[in-house]
Amino acid sequence: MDMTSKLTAAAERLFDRHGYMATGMDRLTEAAGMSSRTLYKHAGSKAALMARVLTERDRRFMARLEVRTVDALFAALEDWVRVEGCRGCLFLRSRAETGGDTPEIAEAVAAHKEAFHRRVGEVVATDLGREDPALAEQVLVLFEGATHAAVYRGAQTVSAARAAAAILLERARS
Amino acid sequence: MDMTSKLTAAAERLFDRHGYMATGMDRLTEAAGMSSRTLYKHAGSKAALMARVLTERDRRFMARLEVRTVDALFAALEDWVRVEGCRGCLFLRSRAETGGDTPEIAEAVAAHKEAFHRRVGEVVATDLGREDPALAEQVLVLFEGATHAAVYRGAQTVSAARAAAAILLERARS
DNA sequence: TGCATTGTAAAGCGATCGTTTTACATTAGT
DNA sequence: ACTAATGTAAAACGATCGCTTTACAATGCA
Repeated sequence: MDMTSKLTAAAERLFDRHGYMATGMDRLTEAAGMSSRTLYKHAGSKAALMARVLTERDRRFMARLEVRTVDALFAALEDWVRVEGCRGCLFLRSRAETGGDTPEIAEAVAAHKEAFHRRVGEVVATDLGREDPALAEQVLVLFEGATHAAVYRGAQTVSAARAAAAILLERARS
Repeated sequence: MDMTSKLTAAAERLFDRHGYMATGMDRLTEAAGMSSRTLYKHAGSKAALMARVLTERDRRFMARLEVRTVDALFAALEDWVRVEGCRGCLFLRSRAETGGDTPEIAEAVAAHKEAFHRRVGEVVATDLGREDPALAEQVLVLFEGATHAAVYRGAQTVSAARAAAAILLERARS
């Protein structure tokens, strides 16, 4: 494993578990197992590192959402929270922590959320056989709600969202 | 307006807009219009100040949720985002920023989310005429989802959640 | 053999962090 | 008029922030 990947992985873990602002560069160097000089050669800056973490995470997350049905969308979320835990959406948290004032971070978040919104629309259209933006918005809300409610209610929120989405879809079909 | 209220109001505004960690005590003193000595006399510490902000916000928020129907629940959320804007849930954000490692903050968040969960259950029971924990969980997910999706999709997510909740409730009734 | 390349360890940069202190002004109640 | 309370302005506390620098070791390719 090359140093850049090791650094990105360590950074994602720390930023996700303790927050972006609360994670100092010294803890990053220790966790990544490299000197601060090497770290800055690969990271550029703290904000750039966070942006790379988000871009990487977007790739991993969106890869799991390559599905054809709404039900599979929530099944993918169930897998995700089983693997990654329930700490809410790192993208929204990063932007909130920086107040949207760090361009590299704000752009990575905006790109991810736009891709996510588009993907939900596609899956709904494929599953339903036609476009339905209003239903897609509801599915997106359920997805986001399951993600964030899971922080304090646990993974059961994903099952709840999954069941709710099935009802909404059934109704849209008839 | 006494100094404690002025301080709490200024703190809520800054913490909400720029984040807890990103807001320094100097910006707080400036915004609250008082010396740092007076600030610390009323705040105790930064974490205690955040905890008081959250307790205050819980009071204001929960007061709006004293309703009898699920539809009114989402109407209240519509009012809330119109007044307070769409920056996600300050409670979850505070806990995420501190990694849950600040007891005063973690406790304020847990108390709020427990009260919120209980309230949703009560409203669903009142509206439906019977307890329905599974439906209540779905309504909670829709509420939380509307709150967080609104950050990047705008207030329309609340209307979407409201419509979805109406469908789920109608189905539970028949 | 020689010379980039890539890494480490550690000191140090100026700035800012949350918090406390010192010294002094204003006001209200006995 | 005396006192206690409550405020201000500003300096200073040690710690930590993100980031850079200096000095040096190991490696791989010519």
